[in-house]
Amino acid sequence: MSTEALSKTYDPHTIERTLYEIWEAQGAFQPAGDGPAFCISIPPPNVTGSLHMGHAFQDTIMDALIRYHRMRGHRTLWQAGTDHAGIATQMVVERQLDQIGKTRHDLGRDAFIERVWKWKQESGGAITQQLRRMGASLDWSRERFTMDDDLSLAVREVFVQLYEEGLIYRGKRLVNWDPVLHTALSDLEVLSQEEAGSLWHLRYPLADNSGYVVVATTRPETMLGDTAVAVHPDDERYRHLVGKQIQLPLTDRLIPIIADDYVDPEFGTGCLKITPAHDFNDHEVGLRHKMQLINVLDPSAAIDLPDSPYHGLDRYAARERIVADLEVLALVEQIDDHTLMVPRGDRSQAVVEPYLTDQWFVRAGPLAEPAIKAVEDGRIRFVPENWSRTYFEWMRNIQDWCISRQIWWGHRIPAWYDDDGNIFVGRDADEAQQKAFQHHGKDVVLRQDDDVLDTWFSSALWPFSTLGWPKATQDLTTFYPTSVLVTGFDIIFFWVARMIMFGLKFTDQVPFHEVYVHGLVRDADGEKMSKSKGNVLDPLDLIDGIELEALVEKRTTGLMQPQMAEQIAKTTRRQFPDGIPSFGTDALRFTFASLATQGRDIRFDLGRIEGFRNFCNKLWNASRFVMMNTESLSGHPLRDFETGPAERWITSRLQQVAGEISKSMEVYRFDQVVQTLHAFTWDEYCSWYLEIAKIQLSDAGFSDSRKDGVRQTLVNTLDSALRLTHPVMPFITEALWQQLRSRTTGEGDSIMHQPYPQRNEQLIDGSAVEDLEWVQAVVGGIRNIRGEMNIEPKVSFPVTLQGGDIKDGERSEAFAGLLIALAQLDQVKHIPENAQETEEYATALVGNMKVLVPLGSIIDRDAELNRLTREVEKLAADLKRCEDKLSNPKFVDRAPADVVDKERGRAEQIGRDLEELKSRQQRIARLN
RNA sequence: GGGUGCUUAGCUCAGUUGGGAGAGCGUCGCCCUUACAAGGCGAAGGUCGUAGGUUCGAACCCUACAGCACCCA
Repeated sequence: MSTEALSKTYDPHTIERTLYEIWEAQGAFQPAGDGPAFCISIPPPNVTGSLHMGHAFQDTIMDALIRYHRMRGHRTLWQAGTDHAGIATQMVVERQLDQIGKTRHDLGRDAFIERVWKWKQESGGAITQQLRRMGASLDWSRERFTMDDDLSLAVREVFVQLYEEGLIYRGKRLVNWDPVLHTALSDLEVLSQEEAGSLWHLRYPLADNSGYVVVATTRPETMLGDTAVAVHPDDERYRHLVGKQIQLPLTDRLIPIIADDYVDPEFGTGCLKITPAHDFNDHEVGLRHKMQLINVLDPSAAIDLPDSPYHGLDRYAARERIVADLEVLALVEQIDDHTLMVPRGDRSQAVVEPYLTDQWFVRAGPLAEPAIKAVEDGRIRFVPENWSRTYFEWMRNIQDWCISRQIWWGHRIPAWYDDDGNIFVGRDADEAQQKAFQHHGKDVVLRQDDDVLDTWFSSALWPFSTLGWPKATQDLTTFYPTSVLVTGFDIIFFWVARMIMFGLKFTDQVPFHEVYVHGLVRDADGEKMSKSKGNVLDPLDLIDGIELEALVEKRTTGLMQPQMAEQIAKTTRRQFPDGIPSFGTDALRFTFASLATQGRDIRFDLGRIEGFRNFCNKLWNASRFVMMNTESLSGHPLRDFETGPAERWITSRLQQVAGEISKSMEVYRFDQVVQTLHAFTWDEYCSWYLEIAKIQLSDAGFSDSRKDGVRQTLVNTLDSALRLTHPVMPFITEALWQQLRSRTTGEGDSIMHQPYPQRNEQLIDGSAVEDLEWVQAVVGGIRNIRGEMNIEPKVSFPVTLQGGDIKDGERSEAFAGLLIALAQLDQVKHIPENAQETEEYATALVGNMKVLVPLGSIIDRDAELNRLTREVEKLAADLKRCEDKLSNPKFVDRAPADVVDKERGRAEQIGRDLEELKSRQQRIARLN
């Protein structure tokens, strides 16, 4: 391709889409080569979901790792797939049915499930398309879905084995019940948040008519199921009442007053009504005191007491009636405002009820033990390490896991019942039938359990089920255990812990060696992004840009609370007065990488992404410059070429940078990777080497072969920088590399499979590095004077370099041309330390050498005096700190010798500089 | 109530065996210099939450306190 192919300004859209299609069509994402395996399983996104900032962030990290290892020559697999999201998906399809006035019951189970599959086929792939827009190099040819046949087989296998070992059981237990969705939920699917409520103080009359006790409750309607009143055993106020009976109001039951130290005497009145069937803590108390469980609610959380006047009333209507009736009886002593933790289902948002039902559970204790050990002994490592404490905390207090859900979409529980209620668990109906035959000695009619399994049950098998387990596949041998799991801390319990438990149980191996835990993406104000707050950012809007009106529209439609719309619109207009400009995928990814620090909150600020979009533009234009100036190398790249100090310097720096980046990559410090890349590319390659190259290429004194060396160095350094950057910014680096490749000696079609630059010690030339640092220091000193004096860039002046050591003299001569061009001088000369000065100068110091700019007519004496005074003050303060240290005998005696030496050296240098600047200061002061 | 973190420049954040406080963005000054004004050059800006302690030496280790966040009950 010709140079004209690079437009003047970087435009991400013209490059991104086509490149991804080419990569995918080439099969570039499939594992290749015979290097060591590197594998990541994608945390399967919800099939109903669309890409949000958390995904985009996480996928950037995984893709950077994957691309890095692929370029390192590893046999690299990023396993693709989605999960079936039982409740969420069922809700999506039920909502569709609702629009045509139907329910899933109208269709029946089989037709409904068929409809879900149809929906999945048509709309379920949205997020996988969005992942492609992110540049994610997932191996789509191995895409899996948790409801696939082979993954379902794995689920049944696990269920049967656990059941046979007694690690899965069925029992009537108090569970979190969603009264809207009519299903049990696991603890983790229930989110408790503070809400405003009331604390009712109710009088419970003693049965002997000797008075009453006052109980405080947040849920008066559950009183119908009360089976006791509890007080703390040490509570003097009530001790005499323990053992007495209470006439429970509105019922004809007598309940006892008991003592239990669960009661907090400080809370409310210190008297607690106990409702064992409708509260987890009360349930415990009930068990301790062997109480009866009285269920007063039906599955929709309406009162279910056929003989009661409240029968059929919803829980909240019942609450009002009951309180009203108690008031009539003068049994309500007071009602206080009270904030309480209200548990809601994470899908339906309905207030969840503790409810007694038959459910399936995983006995977690025995599984947790080896899972704890695997982290303790380092077979699995958390990064940052601290998260292991969260993991341990949860695992050591682990509760049995309720895995049955009363919905239709999901893996149906492989358990069958006969008419006597016997349970037969098998991998399929035949196996269950056989077991029933063995039990009964004849064929009997069996009915499969109606429930399905928690989606997380199948997700827990993900790292090995996607690779073929329970079959002993080649993939399993090659890629399992996987290398690293990349995930947010919010699902350590949901997912990470369970994968470790199941992985160890069924493969005898850890599912992954490392767990990289990243933070949660928040908005610029640090608020969690949520649809209801209207502060979500769509990664694709950052990539493509979006008009303000469209953004407002997007944020305010489909709100759970429509009254929020106005406020959301207002904030959006304030935060994004011009909408969101298009930044492109690469800038977004670079931004995410820069935010991947060890913290747990990540604030997404538009300023960051804009800065990195500019960086893309910088890289783009630097490449344009290189292309324009290296036409002669096209098709004829040089293997051997002549170099000068500048070439050897930038080459040395590249080695050092490659080393730093690899180091950062290995410890998941993507912020450092990005920082290093940014600084090298912009500050060293663009700001210094490119400028030096310009000078050298237009220098008549440079031989053609030296100029070719400069050109090849421009190309090679850019080539390496692109390769170093590729894991984070795949598109722009590929596009530019394609332009550059005819000028490089590399082979291959795509930057994706180029070797990742490794630090090469042989290419580090220490003296060239020192030379160029010297040039930078001298130019810096002159530019500082120029800037502080407000001298126009066009105005040139002569500079005198004085004194220093032999090297300073040599460098002054060797780099005079560079100094003149870089600092816009008309001449530069070096004079000995003792040479007589004929005029006054503005001064900068480089080591022991003086950089002298004649005051002449261009320099403002007062300004120079001010500048020197500031400098002198700073140095004097530094010197004082140094000398204080050195005059402290304890420091000199006890600090390590090298630290003391270093400090002495510093003191000497600062002292010399200070002397020099002071004398300059005095001389200039005398001029006025 | 139990647990885990956080507090460093105006903003967002780095700071890895305790030894001269950094980056990006923003701000200020000068410049449309043929790679890039999405740019170039230069500069300013910090009692490292507070108070103690350990140490020759603390942003870093210890203790207490204040404020903030999250998780669990």
